[in-house]
Amino acid sequence: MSSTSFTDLLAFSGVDCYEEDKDFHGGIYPDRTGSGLPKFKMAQPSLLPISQSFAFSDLLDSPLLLSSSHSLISPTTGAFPFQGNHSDSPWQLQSQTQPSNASSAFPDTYCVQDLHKKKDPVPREFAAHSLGSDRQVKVPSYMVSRNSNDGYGWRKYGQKQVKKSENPRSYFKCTYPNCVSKKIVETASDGQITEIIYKGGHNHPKPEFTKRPSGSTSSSANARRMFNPSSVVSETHDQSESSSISFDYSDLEQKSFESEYFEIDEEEEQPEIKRLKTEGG
DNA sequence: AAGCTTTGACCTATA
DNA sequence: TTATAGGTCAAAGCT
Repeated sequence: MSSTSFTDLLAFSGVDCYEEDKDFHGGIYPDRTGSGLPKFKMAQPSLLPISQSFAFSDLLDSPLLLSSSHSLISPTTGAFPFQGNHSDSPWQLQSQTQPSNASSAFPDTYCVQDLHKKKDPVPREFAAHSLGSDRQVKVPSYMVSRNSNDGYGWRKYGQKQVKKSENPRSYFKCTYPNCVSKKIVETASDGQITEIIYKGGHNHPKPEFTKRPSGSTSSSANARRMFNPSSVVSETHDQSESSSISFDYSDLEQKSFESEYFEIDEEEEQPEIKRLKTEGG
């Protein structure tokens, strides 16, 4: 099975679209920088090409998904407003904080759970932890690349067995110079990724083919290829993996995603999709 | 040789 | 103030 997955996009998109030092222009983002209460950045999603006919799969592929989902999600219903048939979707968005004031107009935590799964993919401890702690978007792990390869270079700098989870956490830093982006990957004993938490945004474009990982097709382009909804279908039947991806928006960065998102190599896209469907099946 | 993972120790935040 | 847990550092070893 390919190491690339739809989730490459998520990982990629969630943190790749914002620039650390820029004020947001796309929504209200909580930013925890020392104070007990989340600090929010005010912004306007002017650059986000949200379509009314936004398909969920599009969303998944889009850098908008996570970075701008704050703007798209109803803080009261937790629904994807762009997805009218979300009730038929295997997805459910959960807002885990209630907007009590202007500074919390958006929930601290977003949770997208895979309703196809009978068991709760997200440990309750984690959900509790997430609440008011990190702004996270959790998506089923079948959206997570098997090797967590989201197109960026990551270097593991630590591993820890945490109490709140029976699975060890691995800590990764982006290898790009001066990039402070980090991610925490929780892996089950059988090697399945049960949770990914992204912290901080990349202050650089995703590396483009300069180092194609051997034995893996993962790359930003590959990630973008996953865009095809058909890939979602094939992927959504994979329940061998579990759980979630979480994004910490405290440090997201706004990037010109057009340069990333609109340069899909169509020549490669189709074969890749075929391959993914084959491998996925 | 460079870059990566591993792993115990250390640091910091929180209750 | 102290104990605990989570996160990070950095040396050693590996590829």
